[in-house]
Amino acid sequence: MKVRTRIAPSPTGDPHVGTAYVALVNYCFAKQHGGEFVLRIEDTDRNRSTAASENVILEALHWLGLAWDEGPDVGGPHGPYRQSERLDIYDAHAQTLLENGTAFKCFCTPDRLEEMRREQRARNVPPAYDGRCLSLTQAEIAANVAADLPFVVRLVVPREGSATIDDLLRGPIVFEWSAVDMQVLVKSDGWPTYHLANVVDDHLMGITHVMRGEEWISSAPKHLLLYRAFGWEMPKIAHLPLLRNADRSKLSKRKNPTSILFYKRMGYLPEALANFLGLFSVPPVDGEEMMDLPTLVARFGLDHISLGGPVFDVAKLDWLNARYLRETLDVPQLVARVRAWAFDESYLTAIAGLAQKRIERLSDLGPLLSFFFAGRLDVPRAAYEGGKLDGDAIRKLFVLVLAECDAVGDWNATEIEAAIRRVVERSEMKLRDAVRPVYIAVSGSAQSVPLFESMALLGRDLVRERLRVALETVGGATKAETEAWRKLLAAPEPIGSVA
RNA sequence: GGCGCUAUAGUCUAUCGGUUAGGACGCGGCCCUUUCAAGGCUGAGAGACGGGUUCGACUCCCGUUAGCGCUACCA
Repeated sequence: MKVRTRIAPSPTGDPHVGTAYVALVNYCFAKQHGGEFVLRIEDTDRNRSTAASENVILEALHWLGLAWDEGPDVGGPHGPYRQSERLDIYDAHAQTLLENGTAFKCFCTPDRLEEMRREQRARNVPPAYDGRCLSLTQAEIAANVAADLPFVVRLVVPREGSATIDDLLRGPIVFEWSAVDMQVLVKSDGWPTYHLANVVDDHLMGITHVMRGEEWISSAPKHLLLYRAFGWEMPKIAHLPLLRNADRSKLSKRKNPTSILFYKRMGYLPEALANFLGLFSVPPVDGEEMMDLPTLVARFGLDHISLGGPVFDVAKLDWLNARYLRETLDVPQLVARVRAWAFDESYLTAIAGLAQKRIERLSDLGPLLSFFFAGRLDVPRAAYEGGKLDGDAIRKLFVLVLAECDAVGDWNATEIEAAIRRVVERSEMKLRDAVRPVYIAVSGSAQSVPLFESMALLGRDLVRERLRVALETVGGATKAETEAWRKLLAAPEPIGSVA
């Protein structure tokens, strides 16, 4: 049987380096076995999924040099490759489960579920669905449906016995069924949850090997149950370790830039990033750690994956990237890379436009615009002094602007300005006072070209990183402060300002 | 709290019962050099802890500890 693997990103945000890592593993495994690699979009979360995110994720993975044999952008015989376009398929499959008694309709309200969990927590038992609707009679179910009561479809989980997952990397993992929750498979709006869609698609798309993040281990028994319920063979499965921050927590954008786009914007070469990620699953031969994609594919081995979550060590990435820069490119090639990075016509046009009225000589351009060609800025703490805001106000400002940066939908000057104005209103600052520290954090100077346009051009990731560094520079924020300040943004609109 | 996963230097790793525990990043020193890099040489630095199994454990088993993950009508 031909090996088929997949990467199944959820288009709910920036393309994560963890996704790139998992994608690379799946790609290498498939290619090494002469198999096929599929990309599927898991957009069953209607609230968070966006087309913009999907585009950016595909683009980022392509930029890294990964190519898939089937996917939403390239088509293929098992499409559609976007779960939102396969709703009828999940519907039919949910129906099958309902009919063969491996799933049931649950009419419990969110309120009741919450109360149930609270009570379970109080009794110190693991929160899980108590199975109330499992004992509904056919008549009761029919009556509820006739009364148009909203319902979800849940998986029937055995009360006794245990499940064994054979993990390719970890060996058998045993779970007591009693500890497995009766997972929702179909939400009340009729959309499937990840669990249903994932299993149905992996089967229908002929996936032979599922290699996914470690965070899915505890869902595996539910998936096993689903394969059984459908009478399908379960693919071979492997859970990859999670990439970590320097403090060993799961890699998160609070502590590290996690977006592939950030690394692109910082000027890392895609082949260096791919190589770096590959080092977690491909052993160097004779100490040589520089390997291109075909080499990674050739030398890849599941048994080479260390299970301790590897820290994403930027210093090593820097070293590798430097080697690619100096060892794989001649000067004309370097120039071409630089052009593609930030010296293309449109970028230059945009920043020249911002600078034009502010220069007396062309030579003023360098100091004025250098921040457009930099990564982190290395602004000293003293630079933030001298404005109207005190240290605490500046920390609060940075926390809130950072939060709003994530909330901005379309990253353009208008939206960014609106976001910052929102912060200013909520924290009762003056825009003029608040904008100064942001200027310094983003451009390195309190006098510069227009801020919102600059932020738009620099891109969300770089801006976020500069703000993050700035926040650390001025003293950082505790978790409690962050939470308290963020509540300002979550609070309802002040009376009178409701649109 | 419950369940699960993991555990070699600061970091990434090699070792798959017998090695002076090897390499790389980072860090220190020296050389080269108009500076800085790059490059060469070199130094410090590791098997979490406690029990077993074995002639012999970093390696196998158990426990402890620690870290991480999951514990949603999110993925």
